[in-house]
Amino acid sequence: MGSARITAYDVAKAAGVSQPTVSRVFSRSASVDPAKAERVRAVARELGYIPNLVARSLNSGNSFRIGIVLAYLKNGFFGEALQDLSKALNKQGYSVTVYFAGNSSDEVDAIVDDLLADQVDGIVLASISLSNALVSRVRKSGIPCVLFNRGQSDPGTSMVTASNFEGGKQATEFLIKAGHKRIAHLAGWRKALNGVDRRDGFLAAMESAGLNPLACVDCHFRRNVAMEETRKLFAQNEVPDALFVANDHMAFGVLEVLREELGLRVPEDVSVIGYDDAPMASWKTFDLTTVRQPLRQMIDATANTLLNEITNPSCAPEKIEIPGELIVRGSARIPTGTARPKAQT
Amino acid sequence: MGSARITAYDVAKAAGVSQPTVSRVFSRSASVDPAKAERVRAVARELGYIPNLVARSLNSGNSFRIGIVLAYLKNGFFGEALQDLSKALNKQGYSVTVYFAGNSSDEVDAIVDDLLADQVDGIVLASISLSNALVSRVRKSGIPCVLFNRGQSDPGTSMVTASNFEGGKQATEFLIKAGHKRIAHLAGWRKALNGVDRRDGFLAAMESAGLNPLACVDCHFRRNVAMEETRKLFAQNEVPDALFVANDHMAFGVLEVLREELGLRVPEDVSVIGYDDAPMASWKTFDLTTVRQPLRQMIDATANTLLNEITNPSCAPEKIEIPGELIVRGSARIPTGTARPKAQT
DNA sequence: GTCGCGCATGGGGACGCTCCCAATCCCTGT
DNA sequence: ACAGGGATTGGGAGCGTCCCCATGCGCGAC
Repeated sequence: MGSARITAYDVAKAAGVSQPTVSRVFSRSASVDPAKAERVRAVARELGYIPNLVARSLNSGNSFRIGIVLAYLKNGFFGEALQDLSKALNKQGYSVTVYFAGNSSDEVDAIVDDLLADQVDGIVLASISLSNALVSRVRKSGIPCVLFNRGQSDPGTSMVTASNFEGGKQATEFLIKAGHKRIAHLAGWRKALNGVDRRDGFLAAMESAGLNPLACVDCHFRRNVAMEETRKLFAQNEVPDALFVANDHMAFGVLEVLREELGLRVPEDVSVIGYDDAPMASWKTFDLTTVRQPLRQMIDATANTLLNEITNPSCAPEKIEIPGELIVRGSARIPTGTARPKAQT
Repeated sequence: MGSARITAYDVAKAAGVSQPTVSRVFSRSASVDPAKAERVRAVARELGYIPNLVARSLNSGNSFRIGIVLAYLKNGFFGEALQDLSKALNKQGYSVTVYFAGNSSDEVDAIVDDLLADQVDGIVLASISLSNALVSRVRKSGIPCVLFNRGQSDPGTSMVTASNFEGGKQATEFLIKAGHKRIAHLAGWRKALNGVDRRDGFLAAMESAGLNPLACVDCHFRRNVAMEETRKLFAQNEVPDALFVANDHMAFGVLEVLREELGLRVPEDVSVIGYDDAPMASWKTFDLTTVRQPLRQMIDATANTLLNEITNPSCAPEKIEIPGELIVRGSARIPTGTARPKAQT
């Protein structure tokens, strides 16, 4: 019942005005006599009229929809990011459609086709593991696009990341200041710029302290791989006394191996520092010292950059780095002289 | 550059056919001479033509978009659900747009307006905490809608849930069989049917075993509330020896309080059972015995039900319950005679 | 050989809206 | 009182696609 949608024409008829006038009332594109506008609005409310965004899109060329391409949502970090991004963009009148990309090149092509068919006004590429092929195909499409938390050395595309190099350096310096000498890094993924930057920050800090990394292994940002590498590290002659792990998700697994399997105490036997400040990091179970990714600011920067590119297509791509912050909790030994801040949530 | 999108008309001109013929080739709506169709496809590929879904929507009245309304994505369970649902619907040619609802009634109205404006073909209401006002407003809109994992006693709306009553009963019986007598339930939310059903399953199992619940408190599905209630329970004279917690997210918090704050051993001092089988439940850190929500099947049922309602608007609403399964791990004492299965992941 | 049936095709008209433009109206200044 | 100008309004033409319908063509059957 009532399946017949009310159109602007119906409202116009009922309000005794022309259809374009109704359109003007709802799109504020031009001036309308205030009294008449109010009458139109009243009639529209009564009839339950809501402008049809599809028709508006077709006509105006703007769909007011943003596509966000993800690979996984299990990480938690991306779930939160999606939620915040959606809210930020909704506030500007855009809705967010999700696209999940696998890694096969067929899928990549299909996703770009979907994005084009859906006429999205802008694209956020949000998962680290998205293939580079996707980035270049998206770019070729000419649709404004921002890489979120997913660096790539493509100079033509805007991107927003945390200051990963600085963050890695900061975490490592914290470990060094606490007196650790045998420090290892469980790295992210050598093909993802944010993993690489964190690693480089680690290496730089080690070098300027005159220390040799005990190890520095690629873990693909995968929990299971990080756990396995941890086992290997502690099966060797010289075992680490501190680990810098490239994200929290892996760090949780590392903590599990250290405590449950190897019976080590954290931080007495081994210090652990993660990266992200995922919600779980503050749980007492983990109490993980970590580098916070300032999600809210990254989201805001992403939304602003994207909207800016949409509004102003000729503007140059931006590379934005948002500085992080070391959140000191209980999983890493605290350098003497550093006041441990009160519990940070 | 190249910002001028290719249209069916361009393809038609280049291929020497009429525009409707191009349309027919891409919508397979009617027969086209195979040779000609192939030529059209070749030209289209060369020109980079992709049918404009917006125009198709306007014309056909179907947007081929589904709206999914969520409250939170931090839980993890919903993130996974969103991902699976999106993939399932994409396979049928639908894309998924997300809408985040707060609880204020203004927001609810705004979301329904957005859904209507966007002309979504169907709606999935996916978060437990969505207000009932939203459900009834969506229903009034006449757009096909399925409640996912979020029961409500609205007979007019389809819903897909786990067999929450059975699950609650099963978990409780497991505790009883293990010899527990002082069993408490940290319940979900009294306004959400799946929380209520789990609770009722708990109560039914207790009653038929002739036991009185030590406690049964509403925790709103919130981790912090569950933690606080746990502290209160163990501050009393008679303390529980087993807890059935209405979801895993809360159970993780409960475990934390028991181990870290109260210094209790699990399951030696207290058994804990959760609900959901969230990915983290299998981590050795938690090793949580829990009732699995068969996500994949629930998603499939949701997608099928929704698509069925879209295709066939007059069909009766369906209430689908997917049976769960108790996943036995280490957080609850195991009844003698029950072989503990090998580690389940 | 002619008639007829059926598939393939193009023309024209929506879908609901926005934009451009011309027409109208009222108000002000002289 | 009249001309001029600004604000307001309606008409009409699309936006890119799919659907209805009429036409045309080929082939089989009588």
